Amino acid sequence: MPYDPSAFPPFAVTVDLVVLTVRRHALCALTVRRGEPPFQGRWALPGGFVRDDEDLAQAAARELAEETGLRAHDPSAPAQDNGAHLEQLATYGDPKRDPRMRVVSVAHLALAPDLPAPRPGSDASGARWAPVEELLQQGGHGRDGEQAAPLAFDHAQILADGVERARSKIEYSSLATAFCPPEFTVGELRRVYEAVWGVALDPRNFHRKVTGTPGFLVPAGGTTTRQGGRPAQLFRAGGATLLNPPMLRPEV
Amino acid sequence: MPYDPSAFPPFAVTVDLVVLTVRRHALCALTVRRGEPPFQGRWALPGGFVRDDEDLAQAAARELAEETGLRAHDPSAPAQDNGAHLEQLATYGDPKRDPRMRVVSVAHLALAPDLPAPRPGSDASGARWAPVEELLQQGGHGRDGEQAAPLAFDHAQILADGVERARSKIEYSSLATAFCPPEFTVGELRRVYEAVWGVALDPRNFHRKVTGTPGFLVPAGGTTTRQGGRPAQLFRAGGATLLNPPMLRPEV
DNA sequence: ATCATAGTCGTCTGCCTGACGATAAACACT
DNA sequence: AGTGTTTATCGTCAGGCAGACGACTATGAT
Repeated sequence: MPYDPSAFPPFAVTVDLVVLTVRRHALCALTVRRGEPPFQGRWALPGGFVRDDEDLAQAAARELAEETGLRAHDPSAPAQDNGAHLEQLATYGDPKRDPRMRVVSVAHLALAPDLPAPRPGSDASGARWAPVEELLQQGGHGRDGEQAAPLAFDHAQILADGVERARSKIEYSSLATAFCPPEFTVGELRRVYEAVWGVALDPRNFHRKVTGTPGFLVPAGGTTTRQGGRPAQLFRAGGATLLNPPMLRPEV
Repeated sequence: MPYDPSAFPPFAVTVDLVVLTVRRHALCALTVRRGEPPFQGRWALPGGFVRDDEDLAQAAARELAEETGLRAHDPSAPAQDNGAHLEQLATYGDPKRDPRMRVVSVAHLALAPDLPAPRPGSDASGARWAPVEELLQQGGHGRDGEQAAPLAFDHAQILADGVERARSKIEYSSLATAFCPPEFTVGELRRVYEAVWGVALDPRNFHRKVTGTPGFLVPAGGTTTRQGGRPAQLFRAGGATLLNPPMLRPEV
C-alpha cells in the first residue's frame, strides 16, 4: 500500500530538555531565553526539531551537546565517563500547546555535574542555570523577590515532571552520582541528595547506607579536603544501578 | 512569524496501547491481527493515528474504547468506577520503525480487570488476549508449543517496556487494584501480584501487608466464596495511591 | 593551642519482613 | 455426620534495616 499523506494529519516533532544540575546547594535547570515569538524574551527549556533521519534519543543528545557541550552516554554503559545521564521523560501533545502549529514534544531528562558556564546555543539569545524552586513557584521569583515570568509554552509542567522524576529516581537507583564529578566523596553525594530533595540528611546514617550497599560505590584510592574539614575518601560510581532496599526520602 | 511548513520534517503521530489484564493466573496483553501490509496477518498492539484536535491522552482513551469498550478514568480521579487505568508509557521514534513513513508512536499502558471477550475494532480482523510470556519470548510460542511470529513493528519492545512498568509500579502503588473488579478479596489481589510478577507470595504476610497499610483497602461490607474455601471479606480500593513502604518483589 | 568543620565508626531502639504454626469457615466427598 | 480440601485470617518469632544520636578523628583557620 503506497504512502498516503492524506491519511493522517502532519505533526511537527520536537525534543525538549530538562537539564538538571546541583549548584550552590540548589537544584538548577538549564533555561534559554527565547529570541523569537511566541513567548519572545521569555525563558524556556532548550529544545528543537527532530531531524528526518534521527532517532529521538539522538535528537536529544544532539540538542544537549549544542546547548551544554556535554556528551550523553548510553544508559546501558557504565557511568564512568564524563558524559551526562540522558533518558526519555514524557511526551506532550496538547493541540494548543504551541499557538503556531501542531507540535508534539518528546521531553528528555538530563542530569549533569556542576558545569563551568552555560554555553548558549545558536538559536537562543541567552542561557542560564536557574534554581527550579524559582522556576516552579507560580509566576516565579527572581533572586531579589520580584515576579519573574513563567516558562514559555507548557515548559513549567515539563520541568515539574522532570524534577519529580529525578527526585523519585534517586531513591532507588544510583542516579544521584550523575550529578557528581567522576570522583566524589560521600559528603558530596549526600549534598546532592539534600539539594534534590530539599531536606537535611543525617551524615552518619547516609554514610552507613551508601557504603554498605554492595556495588554502589567503589573506592577511588585517594582523599580530598576540597570541602574543608577532615580529608574524605574519594569514590567512583560502582556498577550497581539499582538500590535495594531504596534510600528513603524523609517525609516533609 | 508565520507558520512555515518547510522549517521542519512532517511526522505521523500514533498512539499504541499495551492493554494488560490477568486471566487464568497469567498476565495477558491485548493483540490485534493486522489486516493490511506491512506485517499483514501478524499480531500487533492496538493503536491508531492521533487526530488533529486530540490530545495524546484523548487519542489513547478513544483507541482503548474502540478496542475494548472500556472507559478510561482520569488518573487523578478516585479509582472507584469500572474504568481502566491509563497512563502514558513512552514514545518510540526510530526512523525505520515503520517501513512506509516516519511515524512516532506514543505508547500508553492500560490495566483492566478480566474482560468477557475481546471486541475487535473495525480496523483489525481479529483480537485476542495473549499471555505476555508467549509474546515476549523470542519468536513467541503458541499454546501448543509451535513457533509463533513475533509482534509487528517494534511492538515486542513496547510490550516489554509496558510489562516492566506494570511490574515495578505495583510495588509502590495501589495500581494492582486496577486489575481487579470494583470489589475484590485480599486473595484475588494477591493472585494479581502473583500473576504479574510470576512468583508465589505468602498469603499470610501479604494479608498483613495490604490490610495494615492505611488507606490502601477499605472494607466493602460483604463476603464472597467465589474462590472456594472460607468466605473472604470484600474490599474496595482506598484513596491511597502510594504504598509506603513498598511491597517488595521477591528476588528471582 | 583552640576552635570550627567535616568525616567515620558505634550503639540502641523500634519497625518491618520473611518464615511458619494454628485456627476458622466454607465445599466435596463418602 | 464425618473427613479431607481449600482458602482466609490471626499470631509468633528472629533478623535486618532505619532513625536518633554519642564519640572520636583529621584537617584548616584564628
